[in-house]
Amino acid sequence: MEYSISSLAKKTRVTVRTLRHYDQIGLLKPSIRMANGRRVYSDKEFMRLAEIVFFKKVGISLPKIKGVFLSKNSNQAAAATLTVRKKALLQEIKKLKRYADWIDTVLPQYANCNLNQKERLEKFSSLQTIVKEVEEMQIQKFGKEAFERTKKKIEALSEEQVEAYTDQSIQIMNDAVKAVEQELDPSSKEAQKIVKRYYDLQAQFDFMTQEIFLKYRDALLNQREYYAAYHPKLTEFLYQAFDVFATNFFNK
Amino acid sequence: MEYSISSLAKKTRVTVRTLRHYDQIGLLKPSIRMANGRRVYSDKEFMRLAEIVFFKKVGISLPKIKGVFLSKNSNQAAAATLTVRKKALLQEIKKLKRYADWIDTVLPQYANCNLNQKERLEKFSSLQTIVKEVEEMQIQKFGKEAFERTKKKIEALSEEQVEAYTDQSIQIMNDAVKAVEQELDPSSKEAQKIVKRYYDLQAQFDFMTQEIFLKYRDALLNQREYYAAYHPKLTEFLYQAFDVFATNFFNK
DNA sequence: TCCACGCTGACGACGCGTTATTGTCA
DNA sequence: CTGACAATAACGCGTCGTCAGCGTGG
Repeated sequence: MEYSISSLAKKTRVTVRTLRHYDQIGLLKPSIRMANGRRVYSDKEFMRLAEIVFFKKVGISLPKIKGVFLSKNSNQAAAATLTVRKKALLQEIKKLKRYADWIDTVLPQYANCNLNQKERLEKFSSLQTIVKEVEEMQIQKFGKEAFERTKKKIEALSEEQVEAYTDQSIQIMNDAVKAVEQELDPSSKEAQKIVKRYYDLQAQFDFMTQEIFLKYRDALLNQREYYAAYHPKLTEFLYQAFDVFATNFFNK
Repeated sequence: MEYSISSLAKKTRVTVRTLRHYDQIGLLKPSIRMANGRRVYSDKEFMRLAEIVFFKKVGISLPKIKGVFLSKNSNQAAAATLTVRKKALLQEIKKLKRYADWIDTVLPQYANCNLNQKERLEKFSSLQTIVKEVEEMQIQKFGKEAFERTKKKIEALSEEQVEAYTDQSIQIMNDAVKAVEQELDPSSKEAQKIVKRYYDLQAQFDFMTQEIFLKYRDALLNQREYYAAYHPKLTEFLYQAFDVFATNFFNK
């Protein structure tokens, strides 16, 4: 069987332009070039193209596909490439799921929070002030050097680590919202466990003392409107839960 | 708080290059440009940038992000954009899952099938011959016109429809493999149901008669090596199952 | 003469990474 | 003076879509 460029294109549901591109990059050359320059493809190319289309569809790049076909044992190379790609796909799926969750969590802040630009900025600025204060407290307590070292460590975190951090923050937030909805007591074991998770997360990267933690507690009030977007009583709940935690955890 | 381009970059974990890019495309302008051309950012830009980074991370394009910030009620616009994006994400997740499944299904053909290039090509060519024969039979039975019409219909299928078709083929294949592994009888209800699904799938796009279906049955033998990659008895199983189906379904 | 199909070559889109070169501040 | 950081400017990547302009077979 012989195919013109357009008949092959139709059969495989790619565009003519694509076939010319594949010819250019040496991924799929026509079996014959007529004197007038026209490309003629045979069944062999059809078969190859079908494979190319599949590989591409599952997300393997053209250079890699080319590599597979050029390798000595192309069957084996194909199997290896597909296996690797499948693992990457599963990773990607996880990532996308996380992103979908993140969107869910962030949405109320846009949909239900009635702050305008200026108010947001003010909230943010005063939050920044608190952060500064915390940093100064840390420098006082632990020394400039130690502080700088941890700061550099934070900067050196990989993207995955930052994602993991973000993800945990969001999970904690979701669980806190659930807790309020269930009308749990802020001093209950479950509520305190949630705060503990938050504490652990922060303490990974941050010097933490009772004083500093109380600053974190105070910062909650500053963010009142944002938390209200999830539940009207969330701010109070968190404030009290943080308070109880500060007393129990640091004094034992 | 004021930031140089690099200090802002560090804080938000983007590159300096990126910030300059955002300035260029008007997505995030520094609050001040010094006389010597240096960019100075304030907390306002920091806040905005944090949002940009989040939006970008979940897959919203820079032009769209810009649009959100430019719109009158940007909170509402943000919520809407995020909602749309979340739906798209869920779609994408489904797609990636399908692709992972496809890879699983196709892998044995590369890993366990010992055909070399030439043999593959021969198999393929003879399969093409069978396809041609089927087409001729269809033209004879139903007329050239009807045949051409359905062919055009197939060409006009959308990408999603083609994906759905591929997906169903693969599901059927997987179920057939499972059936053989469970040593089901080819004439059993379960096995016949699988063949029926295959029949229905094909009959959606194809004229089907007993004769034609028997051609499909014969084609199985041609593909023996590929099926063997899944299970040594798969070819026989399918052949007999198709045979039983052809007798029962078309004669009633 | 016209139409369908083919050819080549070049620009655009996206989101930056990556030089190369030069200027400025500590 | 050096070294760190700033600036502008331009090319590259991957995968084609989309012209523009022209040839050729029927």
